[in-house]
Amino acid sequence: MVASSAAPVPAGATIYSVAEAAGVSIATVSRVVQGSAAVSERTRDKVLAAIQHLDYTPHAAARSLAVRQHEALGLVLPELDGPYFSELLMGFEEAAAEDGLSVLLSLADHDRTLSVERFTRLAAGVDGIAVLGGIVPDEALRRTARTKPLLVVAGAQTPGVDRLTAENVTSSTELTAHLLDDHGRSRPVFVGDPDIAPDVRERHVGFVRALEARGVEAGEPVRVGLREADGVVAVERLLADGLPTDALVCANDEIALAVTDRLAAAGHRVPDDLAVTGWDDIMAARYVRPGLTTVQQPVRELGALVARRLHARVSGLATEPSAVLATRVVRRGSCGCPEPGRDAGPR
Amino acid sequence: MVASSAAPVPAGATIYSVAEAAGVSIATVSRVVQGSAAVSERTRDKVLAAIQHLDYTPHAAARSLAVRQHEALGLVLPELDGPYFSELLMGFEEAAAEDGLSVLLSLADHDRTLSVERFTRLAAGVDGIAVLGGIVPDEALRRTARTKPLLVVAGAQTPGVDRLTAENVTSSTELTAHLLDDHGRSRPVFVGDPDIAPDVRERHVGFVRALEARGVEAGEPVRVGLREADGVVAVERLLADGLPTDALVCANDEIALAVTDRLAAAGHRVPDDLAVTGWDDIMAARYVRPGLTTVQQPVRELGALVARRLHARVSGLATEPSAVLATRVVRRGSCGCPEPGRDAGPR
DNA sequence: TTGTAGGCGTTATCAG
DNA sequence: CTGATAACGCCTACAA
Repeated sequence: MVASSAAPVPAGATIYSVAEAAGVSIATVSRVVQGSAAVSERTRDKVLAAIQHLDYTPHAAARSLAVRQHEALGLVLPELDGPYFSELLMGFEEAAAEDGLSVLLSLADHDRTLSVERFTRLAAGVDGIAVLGGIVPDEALRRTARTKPLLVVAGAQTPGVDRLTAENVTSSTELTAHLLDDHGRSRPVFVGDPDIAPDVRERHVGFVRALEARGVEAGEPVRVGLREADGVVAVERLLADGLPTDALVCANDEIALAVTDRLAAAGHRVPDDLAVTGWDDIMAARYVRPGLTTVQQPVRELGALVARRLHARVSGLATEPSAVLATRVVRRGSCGCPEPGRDAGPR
Repeated sequence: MVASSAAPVPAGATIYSVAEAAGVSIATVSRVVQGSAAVSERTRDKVLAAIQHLDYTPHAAARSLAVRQHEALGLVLPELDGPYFSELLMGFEEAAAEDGLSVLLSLADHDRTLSVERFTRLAAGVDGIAVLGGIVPDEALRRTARTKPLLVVAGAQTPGVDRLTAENVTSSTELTAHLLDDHGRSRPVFVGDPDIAPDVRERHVGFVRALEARGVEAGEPVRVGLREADGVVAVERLLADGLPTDALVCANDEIALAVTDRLAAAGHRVPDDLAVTGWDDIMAARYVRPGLTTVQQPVRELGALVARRLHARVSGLATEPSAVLATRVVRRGSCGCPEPGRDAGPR
């Protein structure tokens, strides 16, 4: 076999070839394609036939150039590990599609970084762009924000840059308070690096706030990344310190899950010996025993909102410079709350 | 507050404004931007300064039009639920970025369908396009495959359309045989709808093949979708039938997980009463107890390979019309194999 | 209702 | 080494 593929791509029909085939001017072809001005039924049919026959599709770039619009939105995300970013992307893509806009996606490297060059290139091909917080330098953000609609998602408040995010501080305080007040924990430790991402920072702030309000001293957070492996690392470190805690507030579910597992391997039970909480409410959080207490965010809605706001701005409409979506603490077994049996089931 | 955002976007510098500011012709500006022909150091500096000052970035569409290349690849995927598609996307995006190509993404609806219009629009703005199997009608695929590089991923073999996929049939046979031969199961049932997606169909084929080779009759599969909720539905149906089975081979991990949970709720233990297997090896598969026996695919590599092949084709190189990547059966507790303790840990 | 022609921002050829 | 000047494919007044 191996009829290796490399078909001498047929040159692709243009508005000219269609016009010629239909015996009309390119203006007329354009009209029927756009459905803009009135065209006599007869000519319309001729044109349509030609289009069909030649399998004509307007060249996107040429159109963009002419209408002075890319008709596309850009989105910059970190690696798509958890379901969080996927959800965000889905919400974004769906909303964009509804508005007839394409989505140009750029993913950051492992170190949650996108080069300014790549960012600039991306921005050069879209009408508006959304960037997850902490991936692109503020400087670059501000610069392109001056030339086209730009939104930071789940990022830090930055002067001159609009922002959309889910609530973090308050929910984190609530979660921590729950551990302290309802489950009698007294030495909670935050697992995650506040400097790694704006939202982690906010979660840490909320955590500290809850402790301070109760006169409890907040120790240093265990500074680790956001992936499973980091959860293991965190536990090793904690173990080395003699595990000086009775509750672990983790920056996300991946870490929390790995932490729980590693803890179990070391003979420590959750929630009896230690309470553990996560963030994001990923699928595994519901299937694991005990269920993982975590915080659920309206991620998909956030993504959709971002796209719609961008679209509005592109259309010249004014929008609020920022918005914060509400989240919800989901109490399951890992914090010490009673499990509602095995009916975790799908949401 | 509420300094509502709607900055009167500055017109954006063009090659003309830069040329004027630098006191040179646009040709020269283009040269320094492209780094193509030789330019005297002095003029280069002048131009660079102007570019810097005006914050100039070439207009992507204009460039595309001129170079007759979109410098972008398109990707069509279903909804991004599990980690499978995210991984695929990451591999694809990373490889594309390495080749300096943008990624245009289109996601199908809930019913795993993308309108031909949207598909065509997407295709109109890229140099090459990859489509997950079963989302776009073959007819449409063949049509655009005639005009530009097109690859079907994890789809069915279709004449005239190149294809890249992970192996399904053989792994499924191996998995099923394992249940039969090593764990003495005798009435396995397939959970999933072979008609829903090409790869599900192949997994079913492999399943049936294993049974037939042993003279066991393969009953009707439990035809359900690929999401968690579908797993629950499947169990309800099975229960209604008196649960006439001792092993459930599920089309993917989401289903398998939900199935296990629902089974437990009904008082049936896995793997003692029933063995359960999945497909994909998602994260939750490792954290659940018993661990989920499943099949791991080199998804990320698949995504990368797709992008690279597309790039090759765009560059006029010939490539094999198809390729099948190897997969691996991962035996954990849910099939009856002994669990290796609690060291599931990150991969 | 239909055609002509100018413009969108770059690239690239061809003279100087 | 640099500058005119055609494309590139499409849209859209403006005319007819």
